[in-house]
Amino acid sequence: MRKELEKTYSPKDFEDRLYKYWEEGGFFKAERDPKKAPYTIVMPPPNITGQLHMGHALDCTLQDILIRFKRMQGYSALWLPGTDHAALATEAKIVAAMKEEGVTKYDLGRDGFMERAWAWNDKYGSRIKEQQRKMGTSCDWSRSRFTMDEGCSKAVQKVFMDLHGKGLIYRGERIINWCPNCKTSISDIETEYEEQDGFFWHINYPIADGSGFVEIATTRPETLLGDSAVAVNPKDERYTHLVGKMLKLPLTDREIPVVADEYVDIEFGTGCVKITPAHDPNDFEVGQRHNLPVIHMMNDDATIMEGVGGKYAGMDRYEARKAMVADLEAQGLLVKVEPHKHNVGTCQRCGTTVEPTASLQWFVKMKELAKPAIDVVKSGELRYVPKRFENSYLFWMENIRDWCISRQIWWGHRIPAFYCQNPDCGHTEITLDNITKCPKCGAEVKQDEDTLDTWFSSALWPFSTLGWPEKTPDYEYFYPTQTLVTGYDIITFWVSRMIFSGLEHTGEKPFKDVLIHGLVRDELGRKMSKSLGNGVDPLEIIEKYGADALRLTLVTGNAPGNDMRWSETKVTNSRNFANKLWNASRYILMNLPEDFECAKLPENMPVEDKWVLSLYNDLVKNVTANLEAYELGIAVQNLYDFIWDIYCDWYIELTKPRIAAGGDTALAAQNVLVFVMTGILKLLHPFMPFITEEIWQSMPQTESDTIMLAKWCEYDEALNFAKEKEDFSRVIETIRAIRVQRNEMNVPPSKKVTEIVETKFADIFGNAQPFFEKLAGAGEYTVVGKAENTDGMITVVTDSARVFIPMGELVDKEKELARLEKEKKAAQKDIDFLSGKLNNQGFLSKAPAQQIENERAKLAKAEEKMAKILQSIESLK
RNA sequence: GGAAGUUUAGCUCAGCUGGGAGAGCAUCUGCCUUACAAGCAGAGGGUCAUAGGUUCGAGCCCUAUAACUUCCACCA
Repeated sequence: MRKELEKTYSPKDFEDRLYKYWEEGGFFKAERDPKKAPYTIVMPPPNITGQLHMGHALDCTLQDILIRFKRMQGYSALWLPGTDHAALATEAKIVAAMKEEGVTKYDLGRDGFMERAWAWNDKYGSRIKEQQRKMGTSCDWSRSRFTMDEGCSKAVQKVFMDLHGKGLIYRGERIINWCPNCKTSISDIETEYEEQDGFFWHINYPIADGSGFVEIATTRPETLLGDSAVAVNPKDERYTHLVGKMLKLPLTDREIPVVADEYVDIEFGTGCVKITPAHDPNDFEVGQRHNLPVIHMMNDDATIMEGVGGKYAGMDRYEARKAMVADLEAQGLLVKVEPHKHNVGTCQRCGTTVEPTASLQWFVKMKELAKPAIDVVKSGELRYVPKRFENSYLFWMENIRDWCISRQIWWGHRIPAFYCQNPDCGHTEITLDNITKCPKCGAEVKQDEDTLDTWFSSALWPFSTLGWPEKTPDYEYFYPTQTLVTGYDIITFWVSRMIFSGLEHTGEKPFKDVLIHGLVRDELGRKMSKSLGNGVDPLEIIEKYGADALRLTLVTGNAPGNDMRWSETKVTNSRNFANKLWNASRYILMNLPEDFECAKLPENMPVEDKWVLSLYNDLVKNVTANLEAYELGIAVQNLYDFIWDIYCDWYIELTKPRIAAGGDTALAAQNVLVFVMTGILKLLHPFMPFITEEIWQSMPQTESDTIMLAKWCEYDEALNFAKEKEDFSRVIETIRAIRVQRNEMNVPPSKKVTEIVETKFADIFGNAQPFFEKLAGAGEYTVVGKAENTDGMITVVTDSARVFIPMGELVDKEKELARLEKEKKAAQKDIDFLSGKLNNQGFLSKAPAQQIENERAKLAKAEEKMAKILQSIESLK
């Protein structure tokens, strides 16, 4: 029994119900079917801190379109969902929440804190999944994963052990970016630089032998406490005599040497640079080259250290700066202060100015890992869509630095390193066992307090989620995956790391294509952000317009990789389109006979049926090709245009007189209507899953209970009626031309007029009588080979026909003549253009034959039209 | 400093391998025509940023310029 459609389109009434139907029906579940080819997408796991925002909504929509499309095409389509523990972001949130209660994580201790964090995960990890359901995501929830679940953790440990075994993981002292607020290291890509107004302090360092001063310039005078040298360029003749001499470091009782190093820019500042190896990456390298001591002078909260700090110890870095500058001035060592703009690194999470600090951290050696990851993209085996994103990927990969993977936080995968507490032994054991005694000396060991960078686990996502390192059936069948869909903002963070990790650990690229999308910006083009409060909540939009309208909005008019601007009127358009489809379906259903079973194309179809079937057939080809090419915006445009402009505005209107007439012609129309509609629903289903399902279930079809599992449409040569397509477009063109004239002459649609059609296409126009009556306001309608006695009539000219309409008192001969003269001019312009082209030897000899053919056909039409215009002008004179 | 992107109708944007400039919204005109006023039928509106070049032919390819955006690197 078919379901009735409600009179008005109200997505709220069925979207949740249908999602439940799909989920309970198990239609999202991917089976390992050896007879089918797998198609796998792993979902970029959202943070457990998060709730669904427009970025997720876009991400979800694109992936769901692809997966539904492939599923219908007959692939065993797996879309694997999950969540990310998002180490830093989550821990920061939990710590903030605890602060409200007046509790710090140190109060709770490591175990207590972890308990809270897991509770947090239970609470928020599931919330986002509920929101994704609202979007209609057809992912396989039974395979849902979490970056810190048992399997993913095993994969992380295995990778750590393997990389360590290969010598690719090491512990070393490096300058890292330290956030004094989060009290952890942050990676380079988590550091954001902003231009700040600062100062350049010129300070005199006295030469130890009393022979004068060396003037250095610095933006950070407080780091003076950690200076271990002053460097000059070896080619800088101003200072050659100083190299090797000792300087008195102001405000301290230390002496430091002058060293020569290429790093110093002769032109910049004074040409003398103070070297602070513990607090500047470049200085650190200079220090290594010259064996300078690394003098730490700051605590992890950016206060000055006891011991080196002297009277400044305990002061905050900025406080100390002030005090020290004042003291230098008092001692007459401050030469001058210049305003200076410079870039300052800030923590992406909290905005605090980061402190570059030398610190013992764990690193992954990247050079070796990067190489195959570069090759696989360069060779085209792994493809970015659009291609331009390969540039930034390759640039990053080719200039890669070692990856600092340790983080001084608790929420995450703890580093499996155990340090022997016996200072004479000092052994470090890397092991997955929970050891308490040093295997070398038997003394106590302590595990590293740090955890791994969150991207360390998400880098393994495409295979850890499928069971790797076990060779599980899922892993064997679904890996490597096909398409990864994500925003360009995390190419370096995530995509690149998945690529080298996949290649290194599984020996295969983790996916074939990377589909990159842009950002959803607000109406003014700004990023949507919490701080600006300009974010639009997808759930509110769904509540108001339905998930289908939101989904359609997010793919309409957008090319891959481009940002899009949000506006609610776009959603309104999408909803209107859904409404259009809804009503078109209602029209079909309400006109179907009780006993109508299933669409079967009749033997003998009139020209308009063949016309619409041909266009539908083209649509199938185009939509499929565009989906294959990830041109989702174009695919949806194809659908929109066909459904609205062809199917609704023309074909449905054309069926009205036929259905009213009843009999065979009505039945044929009904069959074609249903046939094309079921096809449209399938083609549109990936984009708008809910409405298409709701309509599908009320359509007379026997293919499948759910449209989700219906078979994707295929181009069918038998539906390609080139002649009818061409023929019927003549009718449409003529009807349009009549409408223009009626409109210009202010003839109301209700007024029926006589139309005499003079044409050589007697059969086409002869059969089109009901259409002219319905769509062009024809009262009496005759088709003739040669019209006579046309005085007092206006003439509508197309290249297929002349239509004479007696307009009585409305017709002004002069005006009519003027109008035709204007048309003649336009037609002449066409002819000139086309014949100019066809008289051009260069064009004739070099253009492809098909092109020349096209131009000839166009010219022929233009000339036909011209002949008709001339004829009309002649008869008016 | 390096790189990428953008520049097309009043607004937001499409325009796939070069072959007479498109959509939606907005504006204007006329319509409640039994699927739909969340609609129907029409109209107006563009030197495709600028200047060169390649080509029979350029919005599309090449070079330069300008403006805006983003990413990367960060000079004390």
